[in-house]
Amino acid sequence: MTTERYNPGEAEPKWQAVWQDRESFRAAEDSARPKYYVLEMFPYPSGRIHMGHVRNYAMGDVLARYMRARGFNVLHPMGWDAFGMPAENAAIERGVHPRSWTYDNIAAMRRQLKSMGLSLDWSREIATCDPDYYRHEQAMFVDFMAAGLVERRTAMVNWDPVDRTVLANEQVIEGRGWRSGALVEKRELAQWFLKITDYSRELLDALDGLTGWPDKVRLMQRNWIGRSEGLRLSFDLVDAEGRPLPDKLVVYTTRHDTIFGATFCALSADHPLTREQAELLPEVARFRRECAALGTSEEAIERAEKKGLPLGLFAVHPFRKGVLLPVYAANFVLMAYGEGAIFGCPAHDQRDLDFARKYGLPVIPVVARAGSDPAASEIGDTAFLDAEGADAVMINSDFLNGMTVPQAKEEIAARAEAMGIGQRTVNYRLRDWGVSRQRYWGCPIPVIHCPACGPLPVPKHDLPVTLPEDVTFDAPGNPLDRHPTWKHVACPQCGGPATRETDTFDTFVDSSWYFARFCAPHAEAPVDHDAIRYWMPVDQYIGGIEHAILHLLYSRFYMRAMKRTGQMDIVEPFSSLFTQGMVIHQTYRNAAGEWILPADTVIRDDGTAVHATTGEPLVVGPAEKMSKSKKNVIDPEEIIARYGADTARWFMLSDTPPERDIEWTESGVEGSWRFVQRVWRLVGETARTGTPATAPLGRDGEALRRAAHQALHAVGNDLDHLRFNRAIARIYELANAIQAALQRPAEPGLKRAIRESVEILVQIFAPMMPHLAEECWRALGHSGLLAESAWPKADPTLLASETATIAIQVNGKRRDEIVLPVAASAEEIEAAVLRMDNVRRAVGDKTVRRVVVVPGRIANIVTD
RNA sequence: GCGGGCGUGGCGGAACGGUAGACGCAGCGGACUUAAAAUCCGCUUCCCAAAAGGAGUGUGGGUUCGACUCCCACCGCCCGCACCA
Repeated sequence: MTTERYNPGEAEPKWQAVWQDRESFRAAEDSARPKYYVLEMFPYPSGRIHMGHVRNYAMGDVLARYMRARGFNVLHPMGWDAFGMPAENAAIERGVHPRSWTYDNIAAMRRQLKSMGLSLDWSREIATCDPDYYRHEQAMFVDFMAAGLVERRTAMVNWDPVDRTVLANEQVIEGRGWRSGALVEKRELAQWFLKITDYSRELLDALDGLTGWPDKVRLMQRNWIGRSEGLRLSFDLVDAEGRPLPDKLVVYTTRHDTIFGATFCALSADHPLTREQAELLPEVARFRRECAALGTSEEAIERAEKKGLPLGLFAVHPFRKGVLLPVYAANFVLMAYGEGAIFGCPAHDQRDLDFARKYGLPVIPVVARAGSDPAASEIGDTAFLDAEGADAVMINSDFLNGMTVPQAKEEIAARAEAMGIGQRTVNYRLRDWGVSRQRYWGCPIPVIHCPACGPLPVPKHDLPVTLPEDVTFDAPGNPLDRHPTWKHVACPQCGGPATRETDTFDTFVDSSWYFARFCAPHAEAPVDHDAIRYWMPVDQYIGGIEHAILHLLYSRFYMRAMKRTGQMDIVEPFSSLFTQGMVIHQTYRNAAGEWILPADTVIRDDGTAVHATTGEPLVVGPAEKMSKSKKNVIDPEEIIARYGADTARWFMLSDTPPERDIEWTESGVEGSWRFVQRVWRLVGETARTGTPATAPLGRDGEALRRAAHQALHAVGNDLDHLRFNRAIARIYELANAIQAALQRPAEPGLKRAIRESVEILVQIFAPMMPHLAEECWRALGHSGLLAESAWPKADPTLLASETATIAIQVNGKRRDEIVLPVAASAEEIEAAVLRMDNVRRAVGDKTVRRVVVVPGRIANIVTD
């Protein structure tokens, strides 16, 4: 009696074709059924799928299939985040056009995704580089302009002088452009901004309602938005001779309690007053240039010493008569935060202290521990920062002396407001979103610059502004800018000669609304109201933690902007969010330090590694995120070709909780493969043995049925909470129980229970291994498709066991266990327990003081 | 510096305050086989030859009849943000 092995290479394409022919996963609005919108972050078409995609899409697909079986009307779409720099780099390096490179990649990846057997509605596929997509983006941008959500202003950016383009912060490596290697400059450039800061407060407050999001992500967004409560304080200014100046100096502070400790003021190098002084004083102009040359990278900032330059101005202390504070330009003051100016209180701020020590400025402690020796409040090299302590009190501060820090803040704020020199302010760290990129392969920003009329939106009837095809990449910079004809147009207002905006959108704009477009991807309008109303918000969004801030914050903003321009009523796009961990793998290097692919590596029994062909010894490194640079990648296509998609999916969901990093191991995949074959044998054996329609169940049959229904119940519970690894462990348990039952003499009642249990087994692993499940379902004699079947219902009477194993402790130490009916009362349990040998031995001649009984679980005997 | 998280067998990891180590991987022993692969059965936290027993969830304390779980302190690792005034 031999069973043929399960052959995924045959079965998987077969079932994929069946699902496709039957349009099993096509979604349509149906007000009679509850909807469920499950979405995984759409991929960038880099050319091939990687294991991270496999993990991400396997999780989403389990949910989609499970919820479909539960009776939900499921929307599960797929698309392509198709604009971006790699396409241009390919054009530069290989001479291919970004468009054909991108679409070739999409075709290859679509084929790979289809081989995974994902239950996607491919009729909704979108690519952001398709004019049918980005024309709506342009139309919405025009609406945003009309609604006051767009601003054009000059801003400091990272500028690569060789490639002549703006770089994102992530593209600046150790102060140099990642491609050109040129030192990156700070450059002031006119840019388009979306006014996300209009929504700072709302984006922050609404986080409280996002209870389906991980706390970690909510916290990251909260910190990113960075709300702080402080005081805007205005100083009078005098020149070196003490003559009053017309300008005021406005600073922002959250420590106005320390105003009596202020000994200087500092301005950003880009502060208007600094600029003004730079016109007059060459050393100020030089200082500004020095600051601009300094890198913007974190390391550069970390290393940078506090530097300042006196501007020859003095701020009049508002509460200390006759005290003048020297005003510096300083490299550590950021123009982008607050007012771009501070007052410095060296005693209670480390940066201010470093600065004061360097330039010999006085240090006046104004906060100290209550009752401490005044000498102890002297400041050395460390500022005293503990203002939260209840024992912190004000000193050296005139009318504030003796107050707590909060009291002092309140007093100063109130006085400053009364004097007309201060205003309590809420400040946010969040900055407006600069969306201009000097790139070809992006959505053209639909604006025309007219020398007479200024920048104007492209009239809607002229949309889309499409990218010209005939571009060259043989020179640095933006091909759109040097295209001979594309940018020359007539001004839509005066008809005179004008030029197009040659910048394109940041690709995060494209991904900020694609989930809304999926609801009606072929609609004439950007989004279809009825479809949005039915499908949105996304019920479960799944993707990497690396998007915790940018993409997820932009999308939240974008929905609000779309609401303001009448596109929709929904403001929160994702009601639940799940961030999955990375796929990691060991790394291998040879003696020369070159990285070696896992495919070229052989691991020997003792754990050491050698090169598969040369046999040279390799150094095994720790498991790290799979990356091309370290060559520790496994190609999903090869795995699917060898084991099938189900095995790959099963392995990706097993063992490791989905939010953690999962290590890809050959032996782990082999384990999943063995399980696939084991299930196939179980099903084959079950199908071959006849099953009596009715037969009395024996004790074993009862127990097996109970195990099956309990597994069914538990797996549903686990899938509801995305605990895929636990669901899989329970499926293994059930398979083990069935296999044990098959070993027993085949009594008719047991056969009946096995049959029922195997069917449940197949149904509960179907979301994870859909092809194998269909094949098993057919083998068991069913004609319908599991992909279109309802989730089985657990028999509630089987969920509770009849007997329970009760652990027995004496003074908290486990001594024995006893099996009793679940219904046994505490008194019965106590009586039974006290009679047991192990208990009597452990108790000895001590007196039993108390017996704690938790029926069905445990009994604890407490002696003296 | 600020904020957050995590420490459980050889490994990945289970465990409503109630039998710590489910399930998987690796390992060991056995069966089947001429043999290998595949498969099946059993064992597998540590100490003690076994049993009985003891120890055990980073360390030290606490709460509790009972703590991986709750509280306090410490140690270690990881992540996010970062001259944000």
